[in-house]
Amino acid sequence: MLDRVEARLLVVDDEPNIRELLSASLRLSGFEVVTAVDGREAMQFAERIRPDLVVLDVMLPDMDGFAVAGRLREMSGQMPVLFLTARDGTDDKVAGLRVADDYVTKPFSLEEVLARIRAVLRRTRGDLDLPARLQVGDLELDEEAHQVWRSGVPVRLSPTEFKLLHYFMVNSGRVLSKAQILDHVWNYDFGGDAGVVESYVSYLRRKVDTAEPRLIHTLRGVGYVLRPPHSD
Amino acid sequence: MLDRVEARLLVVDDEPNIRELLSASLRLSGFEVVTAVDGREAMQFAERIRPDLVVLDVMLPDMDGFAVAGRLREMSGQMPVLFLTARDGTDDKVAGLRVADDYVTKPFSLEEVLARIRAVLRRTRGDLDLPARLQVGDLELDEEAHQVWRSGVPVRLSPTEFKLLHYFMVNSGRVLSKAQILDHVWNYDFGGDAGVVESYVSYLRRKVDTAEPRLIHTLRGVGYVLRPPHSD
DNA sequence: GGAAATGTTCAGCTTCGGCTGAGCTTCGTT
DNA sequence: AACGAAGCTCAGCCGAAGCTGAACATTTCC
Repeated sequence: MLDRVEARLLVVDDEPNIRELLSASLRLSGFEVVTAVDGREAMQFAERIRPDLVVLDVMLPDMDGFAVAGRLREMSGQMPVLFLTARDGTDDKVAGLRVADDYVTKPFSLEEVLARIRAVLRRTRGDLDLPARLQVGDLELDEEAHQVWRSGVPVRLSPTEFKLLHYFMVNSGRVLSKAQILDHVWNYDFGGDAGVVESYVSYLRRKVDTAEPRLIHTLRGVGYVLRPPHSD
Repeated sequence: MLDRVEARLLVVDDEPNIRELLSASLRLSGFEVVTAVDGREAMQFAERIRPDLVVLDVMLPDMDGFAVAGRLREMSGQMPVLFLTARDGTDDKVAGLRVADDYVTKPFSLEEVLARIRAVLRRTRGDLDLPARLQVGDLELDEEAHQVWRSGVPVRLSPTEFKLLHYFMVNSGRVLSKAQILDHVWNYDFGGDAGVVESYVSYLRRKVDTAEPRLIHTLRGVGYVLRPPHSD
């Protein structure tokens, strides 16, 4: 996951915090990232670096995100775009963009953004390096179908449970601290403490990790790991 | 580990004790270190020396560590940052920055800081001089998985045992005094005496060094060494 | 608008790791 | 061989970390 450049991304947002948050964590996930603060810069950089995908805030100081998307597409046939929008659905333009590509509402969780980016790249590049189906031990997770099996038996998970398990599976074999989990799986504006992670790990265990050998391990004082059965 | 400049670091903290502690021990570990006391100086020096990584206290007298990080990145595309933060998670700014790169909470142990610095450099430079998996004799330690094997058999270690073994392995073949071990493996505010080191060496031996040939040796009146089997 | 599902907090309980101190062993010196 | 210093190990205490059930809040979906 980390050692390879998965794709080149252009991140466009005028809020520095969001820009930093996205660019840093996308880099950590192996993407090459360039950032722009407004539409003008976005066009400039896009021309220069020819990104595989653009992450684009709908509200920009100088021009409308849709206008930017339009001009990006004029420039290069079909440039995939992932829009970032405010949560309140009052904006009627949002209806239109539902169709266009894909979008994520603010405040988002990093897991959400990463999942969408991978989905878009999978579609537009037929990229099989980014498999839609994850497997660890006898646990299987299908991103597109949004479904999980343990030993072939389907398991019903709530959205948060699903995101948490997904995060575990993408990082299987790697220790994840509660803070790290909180930062990736929960929305970036979540104010609560890490206790909620404990709760959800508990739920997850109950639903997918009741049988031996156990896959989710607690490392006291460190965090959690999802470990495939043979390697422990 | 010692004979080569691993990387150039900029350490930014207004507390002289922390600054000295870090810069001295980072130099001993082979890094080239420049220090700054506030954000203004940090920007100045960063421009001049182009560090490979910045160790940055979140609370600075003149500006927010976050702001400094932002301006550092503006200056040089992607400048990796390791944040130092206070333990209490009540600071709401922390929520955002946790994600950004990596962070260590005060009071830290030097082992912790060094491990994080190496991890960040490994990621950002694809640096394979700094392997994630250590090996001495038939002892293996995986930092990411936070796991240890002896002769291929997994061993469960507590966090402190793990840090101690890690310190031994990074310094294998080198004699380490109890004071040195205390300074590196325990938090800098630890008040206790060196007896605790004896205890933990004892625990470690029981868990990973029961079989011949023994790897952990006592040098009476001097300290301990982890020595690979052939070279003694 | 109401029911069901999901998300979050909290408190009681359990488990585990960190540390200490005491008693014992080993080592080196005379 | 005898002594003291250094090191080893163990039992036990304490507090921190983690688990889970239940209460409460919020959202979603009919």
